[in-house]
Amino acid sequence: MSKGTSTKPPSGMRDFLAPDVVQRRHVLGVVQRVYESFGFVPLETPTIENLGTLLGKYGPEGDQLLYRLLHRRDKLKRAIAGGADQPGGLTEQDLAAEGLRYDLTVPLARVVANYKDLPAFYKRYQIQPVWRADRPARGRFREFYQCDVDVTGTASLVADAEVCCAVATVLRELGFADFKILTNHRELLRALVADAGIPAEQESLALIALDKLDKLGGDGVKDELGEKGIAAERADALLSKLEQMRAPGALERLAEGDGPGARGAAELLELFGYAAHGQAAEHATFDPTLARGLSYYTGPIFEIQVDGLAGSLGGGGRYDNLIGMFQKQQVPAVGFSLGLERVLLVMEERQMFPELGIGPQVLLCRMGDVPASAAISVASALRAAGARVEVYADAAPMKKQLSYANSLEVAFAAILGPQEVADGTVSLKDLRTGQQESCMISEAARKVQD
RNA sequence: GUGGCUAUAGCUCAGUUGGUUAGAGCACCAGAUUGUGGUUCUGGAAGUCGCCGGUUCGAGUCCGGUUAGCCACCCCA
Repeated sequence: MSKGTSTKPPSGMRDFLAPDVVQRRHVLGVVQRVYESFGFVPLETPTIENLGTLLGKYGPEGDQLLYRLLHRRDKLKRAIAGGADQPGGLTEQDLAAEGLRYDLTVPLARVVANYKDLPAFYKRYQIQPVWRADRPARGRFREFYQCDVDVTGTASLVADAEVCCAVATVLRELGFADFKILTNHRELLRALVADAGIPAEQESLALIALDKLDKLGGDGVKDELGEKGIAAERADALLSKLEQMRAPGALERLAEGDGPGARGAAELLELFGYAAHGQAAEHATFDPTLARGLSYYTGPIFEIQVDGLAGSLGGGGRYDNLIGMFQKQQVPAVGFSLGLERVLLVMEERQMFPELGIGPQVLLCRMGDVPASAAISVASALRAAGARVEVYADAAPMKKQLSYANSLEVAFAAILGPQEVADGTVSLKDLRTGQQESCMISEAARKVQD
C-alpha cells in the first residue's frame, strides 16, 4: 500500500473528483452568468505576484500568511552564499522576491494602475484560486477560489450597492434565502473608537475585539480590550456607544449631526436606500460591530453571514486608497468577494444541489467475436447523435462488462454482437428496468438521451 | 498561533485489566452449466495497527516524542 510518500494532497488543499467538479462548475456557472448580467467583464491575473505588490496591503496578519517563493537556481545559491557572510544572516528579502496571490483585490489594483486605458468605470469580475499560509479548518483552506466583483473609478455608493446586489443575486439563484449582508462603515467605526477615548494606534486592536461581540458578549470583549491594554472605562464607553448605535434611528440621528461619524452614517443610509431596490434588499443589515481584518478598507464594509457557518460566505468593502499605492493618483474602488468553497460547503450540508448530469449515458459493450473497430464505429455514430458514450475497451465476458456498467451507474448498456453488427443495430439494455430491445443506432441515441 | 479529540484493510469501524496466526460490514477479485449487471450463496486477496523511541518475558492496547487529520478558538473567503 504505502511506499513512504503520502498520496494525500498537501494539507488544506484538495483533489476534486468528478462529482466535486460538477458541483463547482454548477456554482461557478451561476456566478459567471450573474456577474456578466451586471456588466462585469472577466479578468485573469498570474498566480504569482511580486512581493512588493503584495506586502503591506493586508495588514500585519495578512503579510504573515503570504506564501513566498524561493528564488530559483543560481540566484538562490548566490543569496545563500552571500548570506553566510552577512552579520545578520539571511533575510526573507534575500531569499524571495515573489509570492502567491493572497486575494484578487490587490492584483486588480495593480492591473488598474498598469493599464491606463481601461474604462473610466472598470467593472471586472475574477474567479481564480488564492493561497494563504493559514491553518486549515472547516471551510478554511490554504488554496481556495474567490469570486470577485469590483468597480473602480467611482466613489458613488451606487457601485457599492451594485456589488452587494450582484452577490445577493448569485446566492438567491443558488437557492439561499436566509443570508445576511452585514454592513458597517470604517469611518463610523473610527469615529466611535476615537469618541470612546481610545488612541488611534490602538484602533485596529479595538476593532478586532469588537468584531467578536456576538461571540464573546459584552464582558468577553471588555476582557479582550483589557488584555490589549485598553482601560476598562474606555472599553465601557465604546460598548455603550455601540449599543446606542443598535437602537432604531441611531444611524439617522448620527447622520444628521456634524460629528466625526456623520459622513459614514450618511453613506450607509444612502447605500441602504439603493440596496432596497435590488436583490440585496432583504439581506443588507447594519451591524455596528462588523470590523473586518483587512487594512485596505476605507468606507462601507460587508460580510455575508449564514446560519451554520462560523466564518463568512463572502466579504468586501470600499478601498479608496489601495490603487493609489501603485500610482500617484488615487482611484476609488469597491468590491465584493464570494468564497466558492464556503458556498459549496453550506450547499452540500443543506443538500441544495439539483440533479447534475455527469459521465456517460451509455456503455458500449461487445461480445468476444465482435472486433473493437465495430464498437468504435457505433460509438462514433451515437456520439454524432449527441449521446455521451463510453466504449468498454477490454475484450471481457459480458458479465464483467455489465457489472462495470452497473458500477458506473450508467443508465444504458448498448450490446454489440455479431447479429447486431450484421443488422446495423444495437441491443439497448435499460439497466434500471432490465428491459432490452434491439434498436437502430439513431433510435438508441435518442432513447439514451431522454 | 491556542486548546481538545483521533490515528487499525481502499472506505466505515470493532479489538476485553497488555497475552498465541488482528476482526466485521461495505467495496474489490474468482466461482455458482453455455459470454447479460443489480439480489443471494461460496471462496479469495487485502493491514509494518501513522511514524520514532521507552516500559515489559510479551505492546494495536501503557508512557514520551513526532507527524497527519478532525473539532472549537483566533483570523478570514
